[in-house]
Amino acid sequence: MTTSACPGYRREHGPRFADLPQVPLSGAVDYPWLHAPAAEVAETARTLLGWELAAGGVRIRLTEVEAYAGTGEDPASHAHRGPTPRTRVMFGPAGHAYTYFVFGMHWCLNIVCGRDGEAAAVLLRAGEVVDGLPAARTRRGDVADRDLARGPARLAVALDVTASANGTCVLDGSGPLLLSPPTRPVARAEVTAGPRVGVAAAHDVPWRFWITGDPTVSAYRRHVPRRRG
DNA sequence: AAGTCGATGGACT
DNA sequence: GTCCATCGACTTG
Repeated sequence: MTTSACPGYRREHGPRFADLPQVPLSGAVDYPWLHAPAAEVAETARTLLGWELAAGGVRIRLTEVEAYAGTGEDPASHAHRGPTPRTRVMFGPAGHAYTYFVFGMHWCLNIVCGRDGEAAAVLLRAGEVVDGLPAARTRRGDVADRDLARGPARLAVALDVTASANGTCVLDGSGPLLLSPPTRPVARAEVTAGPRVGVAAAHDVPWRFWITGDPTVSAYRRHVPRRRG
């Protein structure tokens, strides 16, 4: 069959799918919910919690994500005003990485969602390193394990994700990233939703999701310890 | 422990 | 020229 994990997608400079090595896949590598309409991107984000992402010899379990909808629907989305050279891949098919440089020093990693032409995406905000701890430490320095991928820019560093990952597929192993189903699934009851970070508009819509109580989450900590240790 | 603020560069109007 | 989906060093208590 001609089915690719990344239908409709072709990199301008890179191997064609037909040229890629045949990877024996132990099961389907596309996930229909990634292609859900942009209007349902919040549910897609929630679903990604607990899923694992491997890159650069490190594998993380996603613990915190944020949903962004597309053109005209979400003022906080890079795609809000339509496609630009930077946001081009957001308008492509789901299952690809959208990386961008921010604040002059940080990279952030998103997974493109929605139907082709819709610019929905999920920002990966935090994860727990479940494999490749030494490699993660090499990149992140001598920090606590829970801090290795806590925060979107730290997550990108831990996985060695920068510009070169932009537009690559995260489903079929053709790029540096590979998404895989949860080793330990996350029940709905374990998930908390709240406002997105740094987003003033649409503050009423809780499009940030995290695993409740997980130490790797960069969640607001409204309740602080009452006493010093 | 929690708040403040500077660094630093590209996209977009 | 302005805006940023940030981080971490520094300050204060």
